Amino acid sequence: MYSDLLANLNPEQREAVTLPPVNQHGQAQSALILAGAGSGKTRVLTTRIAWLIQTGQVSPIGVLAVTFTNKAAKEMMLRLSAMLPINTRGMWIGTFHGLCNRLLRAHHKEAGLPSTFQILDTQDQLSAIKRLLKGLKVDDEKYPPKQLQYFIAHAKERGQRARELSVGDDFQAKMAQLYEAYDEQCQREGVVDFAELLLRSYELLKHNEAIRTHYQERFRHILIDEFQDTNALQYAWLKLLSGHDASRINVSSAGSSAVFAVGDDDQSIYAFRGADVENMRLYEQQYHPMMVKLEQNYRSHGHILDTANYLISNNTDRLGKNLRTDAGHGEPVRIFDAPSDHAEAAWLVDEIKALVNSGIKRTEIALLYRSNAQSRIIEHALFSAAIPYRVYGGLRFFERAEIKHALAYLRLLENPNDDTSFSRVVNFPTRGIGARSIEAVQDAARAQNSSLYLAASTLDGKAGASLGGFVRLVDHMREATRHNTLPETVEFVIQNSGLIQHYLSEREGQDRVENLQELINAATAFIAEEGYGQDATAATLPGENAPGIVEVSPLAAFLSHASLEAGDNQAQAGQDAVQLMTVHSAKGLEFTSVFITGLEEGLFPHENSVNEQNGLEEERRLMYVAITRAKERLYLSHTQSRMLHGQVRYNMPSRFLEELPSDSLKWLTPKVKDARWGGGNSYGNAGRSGSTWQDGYTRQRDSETNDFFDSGSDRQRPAKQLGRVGSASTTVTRMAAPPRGNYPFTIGQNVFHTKFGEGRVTGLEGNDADARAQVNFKRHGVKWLQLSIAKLAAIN
DNA sequence: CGATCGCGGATTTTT
DNA sequence: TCCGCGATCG
Repeated sequence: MYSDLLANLNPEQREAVTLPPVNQHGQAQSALILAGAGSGKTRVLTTRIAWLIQTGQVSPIGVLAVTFTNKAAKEMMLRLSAMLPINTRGMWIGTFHGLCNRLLRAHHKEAGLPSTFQILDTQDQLSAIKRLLKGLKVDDEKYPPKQLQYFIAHAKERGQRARELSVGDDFQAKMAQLYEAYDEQCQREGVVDFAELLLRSYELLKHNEAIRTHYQERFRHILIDEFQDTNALQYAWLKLLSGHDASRINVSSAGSSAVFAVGDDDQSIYAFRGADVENMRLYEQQYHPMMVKLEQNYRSHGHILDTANYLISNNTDRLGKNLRTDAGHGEPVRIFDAPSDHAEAAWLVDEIKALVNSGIKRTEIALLYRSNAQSRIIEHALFSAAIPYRVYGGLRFFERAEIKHALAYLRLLENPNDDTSFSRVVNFPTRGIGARSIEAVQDAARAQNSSLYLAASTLDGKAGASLGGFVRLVDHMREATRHNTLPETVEFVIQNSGLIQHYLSEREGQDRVENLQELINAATAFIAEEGYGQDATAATLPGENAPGIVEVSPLAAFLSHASLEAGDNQAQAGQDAVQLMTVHSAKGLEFTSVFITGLEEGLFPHENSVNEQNGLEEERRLMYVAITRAKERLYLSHTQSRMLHGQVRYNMPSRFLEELPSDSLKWLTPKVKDARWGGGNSYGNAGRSGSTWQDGYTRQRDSETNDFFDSGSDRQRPAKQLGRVGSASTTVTRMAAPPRGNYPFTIGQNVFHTKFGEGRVTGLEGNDADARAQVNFKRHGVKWLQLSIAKLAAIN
């Protein structure tokens, strides 16, 4: 029977999957699974659900499974339907935001939202904020929109409304006031931002006992993936739903649910967006979960795993875990010290060629970096060497301007009060509605406290005429598509809004036209996948039609989908191309060969992190994540000089290199520590004077190089910058480094300053009169000093 | 209304 | 360095 579900699990996985969800007193028993990298975490989570269902401990509708990304949710559903003959579509498996959206759609009245509420993504939110500040005549120099956006998002993620904030000073008071005004604006427009989805459903559950009880009784099993990435609000939401909220008396009218949390504190790398590993400890204290550690790693060879374990052991404050593997030591971890960023890139190219020649597929090779800026030079080198590559993290489908324009029209069909959408397309394509007219509507809307759309139809005069035309256009499109299918509606709108025509007449509009066509396909696919259409109930599980669950129109569902799932950000999948991405985006992925580049102080660990609370430990975890992506081969590289923000910087090798087990390492270049300028190799020396990239290169048109690039990406394409003819063996390396000796000091040297005392030089940059040294003072910390001014003396 | 110029900002990212 | 945004000009 169910034993075949467990057949392929190792003992610890099996233990996790079959933990009793009820204790001997008949109460719900929660669990915490510490799942190391590559330990089969998703498998355990999915099998747990299947096991619970198959053993009759819960029916599919009694399960709530939460993930952070749509990708993870999809994967879970896919695997689950492979394990059990059930339709997962009606199950509550999804992202926090997706599930909250579902909740709010079903109970929009109780949540105080119109049934047609729209979701603001980050871009939309920023433009809503800018519009708000303009309307209130607030100085956006003093109160930068971006900062306000951050302020609002973080307050919401802590579960705080504007009124609940304690404001320390005038600035904060004003920000709180703007936060409140922003919420009022959103409410009037019938829109919610991402954090609001969570906060609103949290408040809904908190204040509406009937609804809370209903869901508490329904979801007796709650499973959470990537628990280390939860923020305070998500944790509070979980406590409410699982009936563990201590602030509520009589919690247990519904009893509590069994929570099954899976996470890895060593892979917590999202503190900057509000994630709080502390939640794991809180959960331990508050839920008294049974704990299982998954430490058997199925991904990496021994040296790689040893390297990861050794590095992460430098972190204090861990729940404690040590990965092991059955797969022998394998290859040592190779370290390369390059004289310059160009040389590093040239070396990457050579190693990649060798790997490919040895039979490794390009898709199995990943080039990782700490920050996106580093990709440029690598892309350049790959391009020059004609090595196909793919960069992760560009614009996603639903974020493209033309798609957002089309969606804005569609949103206005659904919800005319959505001023963000109104503003976006009222004059796009241009239809003679200028700044004056816009101002007039905004004034009118403010005066009558109405939406721009409503105000537009009340205006008269010249502005009234043109705006009236726009309103009529939208009304017309709404009427005309009333009985259309979703794809028909989308097609009608992109045609009749004038978007297609506009882009057809634009010089480089062809891609955009294609994307708009693609939007129709996306709508068709959406209908098919979501099971809308001839038999909408097919997707519904027995018992799913609980009171309060309402059907939403396909258009509404599609618009939510577009906001909540921005689409793939890795174009051209399937191409055999080398994978380029940040370490963050590599989380959860694995590759045969991994290169971690730019392992320099200031870059990785990033200089900003040093001043952050626990910043270094988070950087170290980031490095841990990077290392554990590799299955068989791992390469680490760093460079002595690097162009950053238009200036050459000289960085010390990353401290993380000193935190690795030497037995597992192999230095491809002599290990250099303080003798920074010595290590010469064939990848370019200071003396090598190359021509600059601009010289002697031909530019190629995109159409000729499509093989290598994501044709759908807005990311700057190397082909547009520089192409080149010639073989890689003649790769030109431009040494941006000035001749050594330009500085009176060297990196690593001890110095004395009359005011700051003793310190050590950790960086040098700039030239001549502009030359600066970064010094780490024993008593005063890290400072940059202008060498022409600072009184620095060398000491031993 | 569109193009062009100049400024500021430049970890990491999902929803 | 270099990209994106906003203001300003023609």
